[in-house]
Amino acid sequence: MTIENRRVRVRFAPSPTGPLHIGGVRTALYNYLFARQNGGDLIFRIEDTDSNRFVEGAEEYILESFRWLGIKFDEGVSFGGNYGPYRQSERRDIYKKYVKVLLDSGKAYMAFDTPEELDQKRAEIDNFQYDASTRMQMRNSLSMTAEEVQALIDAGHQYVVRFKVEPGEKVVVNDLIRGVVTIDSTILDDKVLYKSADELPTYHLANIVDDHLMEVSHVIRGEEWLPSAPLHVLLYRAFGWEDTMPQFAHLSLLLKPEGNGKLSKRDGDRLGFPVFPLEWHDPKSGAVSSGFRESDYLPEAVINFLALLGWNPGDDVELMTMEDLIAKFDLTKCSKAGARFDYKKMIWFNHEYVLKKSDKEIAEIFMPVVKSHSIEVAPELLEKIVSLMKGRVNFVHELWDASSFYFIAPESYDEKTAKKRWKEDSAQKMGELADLLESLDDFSIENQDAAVHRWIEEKGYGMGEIMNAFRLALVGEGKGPQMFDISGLIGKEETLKRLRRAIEVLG
RNA sequence: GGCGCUUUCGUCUAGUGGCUAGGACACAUGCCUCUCACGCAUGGAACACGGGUUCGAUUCCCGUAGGCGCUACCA
Repeated sequence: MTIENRRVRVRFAPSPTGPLHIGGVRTALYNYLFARQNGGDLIFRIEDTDSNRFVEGAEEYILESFRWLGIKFDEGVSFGGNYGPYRQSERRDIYKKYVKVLLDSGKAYMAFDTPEELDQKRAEIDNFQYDASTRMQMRNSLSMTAEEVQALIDAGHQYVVRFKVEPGEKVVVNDLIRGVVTIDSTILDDKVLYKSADELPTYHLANIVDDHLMEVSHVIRGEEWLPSAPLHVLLYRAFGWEDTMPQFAHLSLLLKPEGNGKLSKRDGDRLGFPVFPLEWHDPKSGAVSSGFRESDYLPEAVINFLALLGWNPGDDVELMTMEDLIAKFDLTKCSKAGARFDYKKMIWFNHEYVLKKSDKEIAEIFMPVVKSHSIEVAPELLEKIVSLMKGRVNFVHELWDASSFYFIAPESYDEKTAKKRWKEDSAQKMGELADLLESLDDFSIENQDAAVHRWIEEKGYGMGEIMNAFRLALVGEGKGPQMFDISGLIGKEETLKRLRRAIEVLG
């Protein structure tokens, strides 16, 4: 079976070491889009081969993040499948077997150097590297006799298994995004593949074995893996799996919005945006990191924004649903250079999705916010308010500040606005307006509008002076939608009450 | 330091051996208007630099500089 016609199978394989970084979310998204577009499978694998870095709750957090974002997996941890187990810590026996294959074929060897000995070597020799040029000076199964090695094992000494990299070889990685990348194997070190102490492999070995066994066809991952891709090619070759080796695609990284370096949690804290999908409570330190969900971002907006950060369909369309993205996604159109995290554009996307969603949907999200201010409101009324106000905000929670005057009468009047809009005769005119409105049996927006316009015309008043004073009385500030959209919704009784209080207070 | 990747408006990006180098965010101005927003319109704003190749390079090649990553018994 050639690589071109085999089933597309991709994976997202995080380490459960903490909250999912936004860059990881994008990597998962691209894998998802690619799998869907090609009718393939997306696998969720947990790479927990470093027991020291394991963090309680991280796995569930990651799963919950993808549920919120709408990224669905076909198999893997918590999803089932025929290639399990999908948690690497549960695959010890499998790795052991393949380590033995490498050992038996002379492609790998056992090394007994302790971490302290290695540190010492590094201190002694500048740029020390464990490779063909140094391995014979070290304590390993290549430099020692079989008897010496056996004696160490029998005495209970721990060891690691290192990959024996042959120097002087050109290793070629064919990357879907970057094209052909060639390196000289001489610069590679004899990577540790397995640790006897915890009977677990390192990333490199586990990754190759699992991708092979799980029949992964494409490895779409971050650029930080590009330097070790040649090592991975060598490993596939050592196992004799080169003919079914996955295609590689290394994604550019997400950078800070300003300054140098890759995006970090600190940037988010400093500039006021989250870098994690969900709020994260660190079990050890108790520190809380904000999440997109809790910060009121709509998942559709996060997905849309992220999809376009490092990829572009080549047309001018920016607002795309997941279905659109699946249809248009193209790995080869991913940009090669890192992308700065443009959080202002992400806010714009959120604004667009607030606009795009129906008033009913937004009202449902807004309702708990209203309730948290001890306000009871009929869903139908809230929907009307949302329809009048949602275009003015970027986030649903901002709707409260923008529209709280619908629920709560002003207690004070903005000084600047009062000075500008409340003239000496305003009290008298507002009195007339109140009387006029009181006389209306039909308090509909249309009827108020007609009656008030007629009155203004008859009296020769200015439209602005009346409406602005009216607004000050009802809202307490110089903002908000059309006046009758306010008075009509709060009703006749409340309108008159606010009008008369303003007359009393402002004089 | 070594190795690798990378470089179009402030930002995300489109694009081509010959174009007024396109779009979006942000910014500015104007319009709309009973206010504030939304919206709409308009505007300023880019091919890192130096060599080649070529009739012609932003585009192809080489170099320089900048940026990013890796360089663990972490992933």
